[in-house]
Amino acid sequence: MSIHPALTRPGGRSSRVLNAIYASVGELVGEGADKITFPVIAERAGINPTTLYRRWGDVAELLEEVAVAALTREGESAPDTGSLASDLGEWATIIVRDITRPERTRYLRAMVATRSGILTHCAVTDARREQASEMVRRAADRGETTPTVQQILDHIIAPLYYHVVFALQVDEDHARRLVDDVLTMAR
Amino acid sequence: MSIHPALTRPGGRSSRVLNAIYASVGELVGEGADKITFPVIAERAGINPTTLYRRWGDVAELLEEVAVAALTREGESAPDTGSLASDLGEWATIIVRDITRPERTRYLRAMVATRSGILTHCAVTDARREQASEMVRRAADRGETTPTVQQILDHIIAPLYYHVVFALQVDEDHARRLVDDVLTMAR
DNA sequence: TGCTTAAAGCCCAGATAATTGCTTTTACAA
DNA sequence: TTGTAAAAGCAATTATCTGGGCTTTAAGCA
Repeated sequence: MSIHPALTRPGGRSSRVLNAIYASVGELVGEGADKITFPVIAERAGINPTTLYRRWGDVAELLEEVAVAALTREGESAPDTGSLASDLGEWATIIVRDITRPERTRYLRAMVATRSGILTHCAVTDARREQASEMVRRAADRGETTPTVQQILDHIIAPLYYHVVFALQVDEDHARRLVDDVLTMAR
Repeated sequence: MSIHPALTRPGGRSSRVLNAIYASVGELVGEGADKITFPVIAERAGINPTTLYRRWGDVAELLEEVAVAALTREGESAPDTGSLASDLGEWATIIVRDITRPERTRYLRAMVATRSGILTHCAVTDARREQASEMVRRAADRGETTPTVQQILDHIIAPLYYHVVFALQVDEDHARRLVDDVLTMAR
């Protein structure tokens, strides 16, 4: 399966090249390279820089494309432990572990830096909103009193991402405290 | 008054040049220029690029310095209206108005993008923490039940900044809702 | 007033990035 | 098969960045 957008001619070489490009960018971002330019990417991917200049006008565009691919993998479903409290606790922990990984942090920041990244941001945050709704729906079905989805996003997701992006302290204890705070609101 | 860091020889030319540089960067960031390089900055500031290469090794460093100067102006004190509820409401409104201004948003994003920006981030967030403590202290003196400073930061500041940085919807209604949520926690 | 010296300017060369016209490859379909 | 056109490669050119050596300016001080 290919992660990248539809091509008019998706098979063979184009696909191979595109995968090499994505991988190359991924590596560079992962290792925190400070000079991410088309020539550098091209060399590592073993392809010609011209290809990059033609397909994407600007490094930022490519970067964003790769970031969105990396940050919006499918298949992440919300925990289902039987109570909203522990669902949220587990969920928050997973998220903390995910976004504090250095390359994730870099992707997040790179994404923020690109000015055109509105679509990207939506893609990323929508996934979280889905998961939150899922958990809230299940809790409501069980008859639990729940906070709103918006409250969960505002008071768990936002602080976590905020801390990561602004290089502040985040850990699982903090995540748990956020969950407690949100649950307080539901009562 | 100069906003920039101490120089061994603060008067006259150096100062003039530095102000020109800061102004130049400010303009470029403000108008959303996509190519912010030393030569570009230098030309607009009417100075020599060499100066920039010598004083700052990297555009990111200069950008960060300007961002921190722009984002941490002194003299912003917390509202004092007589109750924590309205203090927070007013405070949140002020912050929303501030950070949704296009050039502010760009500064925030630029700051995030620089990898070395940890000091910057602290400077910015510390100011908010100060203000929050101030309001909480006054409320406590009046005998009000208050949320913790950390809760205020996590549940008002973080969501607001998060929304701005990730290009999500923010408005004063939203800010008010966040304040309500935080006050709920105090009870 | 002149001296001293940090800081800015100037010139310039080497390196790297961005562009462009043309050629070659090759996936897809008739 | 074979035709065809999209996509990648190549090579040559241009633009731009980067930074060093040296000169000039001017702030602060004796």
